[in-house]
Amino acid sequence: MGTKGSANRQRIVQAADRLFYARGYNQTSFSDISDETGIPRGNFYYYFKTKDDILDAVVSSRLEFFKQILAECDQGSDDPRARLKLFIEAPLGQEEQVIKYGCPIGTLGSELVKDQDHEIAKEKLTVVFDLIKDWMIEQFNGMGLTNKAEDYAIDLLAKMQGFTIIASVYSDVKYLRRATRDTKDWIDQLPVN
Amino acid sequence: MGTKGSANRQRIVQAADRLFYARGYNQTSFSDISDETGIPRGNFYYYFKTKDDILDAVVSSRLEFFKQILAECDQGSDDPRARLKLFIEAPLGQEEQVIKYGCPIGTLGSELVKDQDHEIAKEKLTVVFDLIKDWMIEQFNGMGLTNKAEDYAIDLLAKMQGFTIIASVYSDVKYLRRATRDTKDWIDQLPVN
DNA sequence: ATATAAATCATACGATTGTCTAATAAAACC
DNA sequence: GGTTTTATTAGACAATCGTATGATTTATAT
Repeated sequence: MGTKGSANRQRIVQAADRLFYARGYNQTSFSDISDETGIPRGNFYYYFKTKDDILDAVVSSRLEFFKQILAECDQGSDDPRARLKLFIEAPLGQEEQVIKYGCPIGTLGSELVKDQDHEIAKEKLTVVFDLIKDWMIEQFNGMGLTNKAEDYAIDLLAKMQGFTIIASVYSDVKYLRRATRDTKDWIDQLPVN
Repeated sequence: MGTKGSANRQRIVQAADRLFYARGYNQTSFSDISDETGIPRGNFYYYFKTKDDILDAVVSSRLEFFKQILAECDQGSDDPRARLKLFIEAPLGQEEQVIKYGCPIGTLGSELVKDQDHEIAKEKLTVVFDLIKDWMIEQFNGMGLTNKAEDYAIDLLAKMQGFTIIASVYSDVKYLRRATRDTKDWIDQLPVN
């Protein structure tokens, strides 16, 4: 059947990705995906045995998405400090979506921790977090903050999750921008060691 | 019918509160609440016309819960700095639950922003956030940081949301404790003005 | 062109969802 | 004690859920 499959498989994953983000995993039905793609529900089970499998594919898709963002940050500058700041302002590129639906991995994480099933997808989600965290650690290491790099990385992760939630709950774009700026300032004010 | 109603009404709200927290609003059915309380589903509609009404009651219940926590912080000390630190370490009192299910208002917020309906409950949720934020502003004002009190308050709110999410996604109690300590340190290091 | 495999489709299953109604039990009142 | 609210219950409603199957179409290979 070919793991990558036909164009239909991609379209299903793309639509599911968008719908899971906009409505949440549990609030998205096969019919929703069918409506959005025009692909009849019966065809889904040719590519995915279960809804969990679609979730898995979506998480993989988001992993690739963040890999790409990180690659762009790497290409944007050689300075680790500048790279971190590029990543911090990445949400501003999706401003409207972030305000409406929050962080694509943070909100999915909040949803999945509440489910006793989906263990596979849950683990995969932490892979996405780890991808970002490890990349951040690299940058902090590059700044010479070797012994505190991991703590700084997880703190930055938490910072971004925090201001994203607040911005979306309050639908406050101005706050999102201010918090982005403040977080970048925090990077600048870190010691050079 | 009496808005506060009988003991049954309270038991419904309590069970719904716990279930909405542990499984999420959309993943909790009337049957679940019925199973947990022993109250037949048919009785629900005597107290609540719709599931949204139950959600409303639950949000109100959480509002009262946080009012009580804030009251305890007020009683715990006269120093605004100490009060803030008492609130910061409040999640540690629910450590296990926070790790498992995240923040009771943060995760509900993440869930509700994705829903085009539930507008009423969504607004009510920001009331809970505002309750905490305004209380924080009071404390920062008490510290003499009058012109930056609101910014500090919303930043603290975001900080706590952030480390709560990370702690629950990673199921990492140690990080929850470290982040709590760091956040308290941040309070201590603020200028006195 | 034929045989084989891959892909697509319409349709239906049982279970569960939130909602609602009609009948009953309990409580309150005069 | 009889009557009227208030409270409780069981059961059924249409709709939708994720899942599954069998038939049909399209593509591939010989």
